Amino acid sequence: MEKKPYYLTTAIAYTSGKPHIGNTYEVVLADSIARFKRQQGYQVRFQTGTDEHGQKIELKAQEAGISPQEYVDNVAGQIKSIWDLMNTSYDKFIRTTDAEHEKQVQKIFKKLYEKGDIYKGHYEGLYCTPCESFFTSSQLVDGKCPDCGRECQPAKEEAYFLKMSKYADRLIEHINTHPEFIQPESRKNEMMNNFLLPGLQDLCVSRTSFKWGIPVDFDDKHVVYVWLDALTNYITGLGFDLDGNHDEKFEKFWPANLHLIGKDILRFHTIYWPIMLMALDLPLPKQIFGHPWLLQGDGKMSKSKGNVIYADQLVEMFGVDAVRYFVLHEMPFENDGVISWELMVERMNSDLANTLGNLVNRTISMSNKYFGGVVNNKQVNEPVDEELKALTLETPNKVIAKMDKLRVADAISEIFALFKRCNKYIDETMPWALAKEEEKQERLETVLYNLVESICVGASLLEAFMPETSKKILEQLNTTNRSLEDMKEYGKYVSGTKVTEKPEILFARLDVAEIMKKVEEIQAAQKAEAGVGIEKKDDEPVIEIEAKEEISYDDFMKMQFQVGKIIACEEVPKSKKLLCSKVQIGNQVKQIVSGIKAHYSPEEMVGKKVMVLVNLKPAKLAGVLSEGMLLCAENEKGELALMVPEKNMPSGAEIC
RNA sequence: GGCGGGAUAGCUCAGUUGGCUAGAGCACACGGUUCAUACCCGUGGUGUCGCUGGUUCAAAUCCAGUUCCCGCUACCA
Repeated sequence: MEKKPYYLTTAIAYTSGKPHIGNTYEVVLADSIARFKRQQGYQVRFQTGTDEHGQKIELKAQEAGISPQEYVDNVAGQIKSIWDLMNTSYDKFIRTTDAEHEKQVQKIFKKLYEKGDIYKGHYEGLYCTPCESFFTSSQLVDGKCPDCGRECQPAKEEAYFLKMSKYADRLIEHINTHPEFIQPESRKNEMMNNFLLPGLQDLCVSRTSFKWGIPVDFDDKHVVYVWLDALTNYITGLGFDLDGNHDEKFEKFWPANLHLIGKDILRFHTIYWPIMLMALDLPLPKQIFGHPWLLQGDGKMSKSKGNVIYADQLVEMFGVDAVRYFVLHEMPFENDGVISWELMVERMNSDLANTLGNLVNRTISMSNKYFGGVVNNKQVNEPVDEELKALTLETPNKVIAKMDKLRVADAISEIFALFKRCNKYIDETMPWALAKEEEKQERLETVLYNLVESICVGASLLEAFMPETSKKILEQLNTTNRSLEDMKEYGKYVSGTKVTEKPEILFARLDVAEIMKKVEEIQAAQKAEAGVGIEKKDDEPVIEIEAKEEISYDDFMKMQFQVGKIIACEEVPKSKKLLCSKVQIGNQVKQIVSGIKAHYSPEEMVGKKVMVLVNLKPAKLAGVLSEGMLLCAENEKGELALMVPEKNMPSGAEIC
């Protein structure tokens, strides 16, 4: 019988730098699902890969003095080796710089253009001079400004757009009739209320401001901009061909059963991607799961704080399966999970070393001690056995039920509940007491058999989550992975099998203090690498911000800064963050809106002399005209401080 | 500002359609046990179930109001 196909993907990782544990989590989660589906008898295709285009990479490569291709080759290699280190069983690692992918993206772009779903427009949108406002074409009323009804002028960068509105109704219908499409379900409302119901804006799908991308083949000023390039990997990786000469993999595996992604890119996967597929007349994926994030206990990871956690460091300290266990087990279904070194040590000692490792160890030791390692089922049963047997039979079904709902953390907990029950069973039956009584030998053999049998089931179920550990346990018990089908009956472990003589310690207990010492070393090394000098005497945190492109002196001279005196200030109604100030600059007064309400009250603003960018193009914020910008410094908490002249300066004084 | 979610033991969280003295895991304490990686098993909570009202025989659970937190979104010049 032909196996049922199951196609799942992770998001493709952006090749701007080495991925930390938060990024690594996703592929481990996907792997556990892929492995479990294989165990369930599906023909699984599991795809992951890298997203390698864009301006950021162009800049990073420039900084490093190498070509973008060299840069992404390097990072993609790092990412792949981490995925391999984590023992992830992907079938395909796609790169958006793969020739076949690029070719198909160009064909798709062209086809959608010819079809009229992609049109040429302008990135900044349409400008209404009297209103001093930009609009996208979808916001216009009869091609005119929605505010004043006058003609709008196209301005700024030329770009191609994908028409969204054309397919919006179909998508709304699809989401409403397929409640499982967006997971977790709470995200469905966000997508509906924020984007679909208010009306979609067209998506910009090309750029002319950088070169590192897939060229639009009929208009070589443009490169294809991120989402059309990135999302299509899910079909190009299957050998999709626009002209219909698909690889058989495409015929077999599309539509995907599951796109596993971070919650931050849900919008692109649940709105833009389905619409692209509709435009291509392809069926939609069955389910999209936006998983939550794995966060560090002491705040956001940053290199300068030295608290970035990388998978390879964790693996070195704890081993691959322990790391897999941490990330899978700590991650709840809807809320963000927290990971800290202390917590990992706790899990390692409590769950892995004590509950699981010690169980296997004590069971094998007793078999060797009492029966030379031979495990026989003498069928001397007692009522006390029933609970263990029942749980052993139930656990596979419980795990399947949890996995069907993608509740991976809960599935693992079910398996560990079985191991805990085994430990309790040892206490109930007291094998060491039985060993002392001559006539209880067969009962003792039965007890040990039951233990081995239940451990076998647990270990086999563990394969999807901790593949190496699963294999190690089964090898020590001198058996192989039990199929889910064979778990329906108790007692499949072959009676008379001899287990290993010397059980290997699966997980060694760790000392928190020792681990923390190592962690401090790692963090210090990281800080040093990030250039946080030892000569820095105070403990002021260092802030990392994204480096911008070098500008010329001319660029700088275009900006006009002056000292302004705030003569009046009030809150902007209907806005959360905005204050509207009247600023006197020399002999003129400008109205400036700033997002600083959280940090300054209108009263304390009045009278301040501040630094103003005067010649910024006016724009409307929350419906209020703003004719410049007050400059502020911002720390990592997002707290703001206005820039004020260090000595008293008259309003209007030029800043240069 | 709009939409949505949350507030339960020291920590992380379960609590289904309102119903038995409000639960689990971890941590902590004590007891038991010794096959095992000083492990395992058992016992232990004066928790105002965010706050205030209401509906009800009965509310952590439903309703209204309120405070705080979080997510998405608009605006963050």
